[in-house]
Amino acid sequence: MERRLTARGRERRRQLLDFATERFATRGYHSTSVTDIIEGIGVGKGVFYWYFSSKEELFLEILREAMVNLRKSQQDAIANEPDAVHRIEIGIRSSLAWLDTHRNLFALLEFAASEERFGPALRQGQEVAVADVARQVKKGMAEGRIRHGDPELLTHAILGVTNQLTRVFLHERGDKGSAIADDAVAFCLGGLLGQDKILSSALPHTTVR
Amino acid sequence: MERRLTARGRERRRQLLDFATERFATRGYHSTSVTDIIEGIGVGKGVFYWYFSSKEELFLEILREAMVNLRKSQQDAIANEPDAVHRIEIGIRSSLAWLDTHRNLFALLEFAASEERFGPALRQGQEVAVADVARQVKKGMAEGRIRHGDPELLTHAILGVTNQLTRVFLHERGDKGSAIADDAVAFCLGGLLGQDKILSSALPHTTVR
DNA sequence: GTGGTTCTTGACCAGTCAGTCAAGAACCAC
DNA sequence: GTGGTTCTTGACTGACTGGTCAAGAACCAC
Repeated sequence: MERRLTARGRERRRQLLDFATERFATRGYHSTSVTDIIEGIGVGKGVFYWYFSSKEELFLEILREAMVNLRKSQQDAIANEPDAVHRIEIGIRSSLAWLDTHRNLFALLEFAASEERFGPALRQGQEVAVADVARQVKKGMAEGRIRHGDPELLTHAILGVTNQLTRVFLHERGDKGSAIADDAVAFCLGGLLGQDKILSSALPHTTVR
Repeated sequence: MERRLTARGRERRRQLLDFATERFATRGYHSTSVTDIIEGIGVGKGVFYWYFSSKEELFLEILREAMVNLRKSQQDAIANEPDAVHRIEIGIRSSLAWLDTHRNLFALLEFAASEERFGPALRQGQEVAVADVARQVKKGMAEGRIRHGDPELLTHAILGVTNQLTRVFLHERGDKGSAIADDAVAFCLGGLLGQDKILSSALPHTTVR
């Protein structure tokens, strides 16, 4: 949906984006109808379809914006840090900080992950960030600071930790983001740096029943 | 919804459960209508509402069954293992094995987590399992094997790793579960056992921009 | 076979939804 | 003011939804 918008038009579009974000996050995508949105703002239905060709397109726009935003905040945070391991740590911290101040958007990212039709857009957005972290992990390995392993897998492990802690402690329990950052970092760095022989020496004969 | 069911009735109920599980997992809860389900099986609509009072109840039933199933598989796996750390490892491995062979159900658990109305049922089911792992973590700390920290948070960190790796490598990429188990365990045990002073000595002056 | 229970049918209902469109208002450049 | 563009209105459409229900078939115990 491309249109030439005046200043007024851009304002209206933003209003739709913001209101819809809040509603999608608190009541869910499926439970929020287009009518809910336009009535919440107090405009006619034509307004909605003037700016967006469909409800799905609106959601994708919110999603895109959120991911660009998060990524930018990560990039800014690590910009001047040369050390690979330190970059990873700062990346974790900045992600948690962002997720803390954008809980609405976290809810939408979570939803998008569970919906077949939004999966591709989500994956596409995360791809770059994942590759970025994976590169740092690889560098850390080359320097002998991070134990050997699949960099991409380790990256996803980190992502899993931050996501889960965000969901449970920030989203469900409403904790402050700063309260879990140290623990998240400690766990992830422990997982990355590791201890050789955790498996083989300390815990022999490991099998799944 | 309680009914006295004959053998035939129990079979029909199972058929509905199984078919709906498959459809919910592949096409999503919202995109699967009751009509889809009964037409897929080839019965009238009354059949559905004979066995379940609503679509939501059917889903909750699937959810409950899945969680009981997963939990049972974990319990069986760790039953004869006394060592706390080893129990955690086996727990991770058995979870991954279960998620590997029940990918349908993983998708449903993911969906349920993102839907306000199914959140409570999900949390209720996970609560016991989380408390269980947390107890092992605590024990490991008391024994001086696991570094000090919030046991529940560490438990969720583990959960986050297994979930994310399952989603990305099993669900999206279709890898074999056994291929990631070692890495998942290594990361989690590294995160639990940790290295003292990771933060304070190796990486001083850490701040978020 | 009789009577009661379990199970099945499918038309039907009331409501909701995303999306359309003809009409016109507001704004703006000239 | 004129003409063109941007923006807004809200009634309307057609599709689809979860759920109901009266009727009857199938099954079973006696």
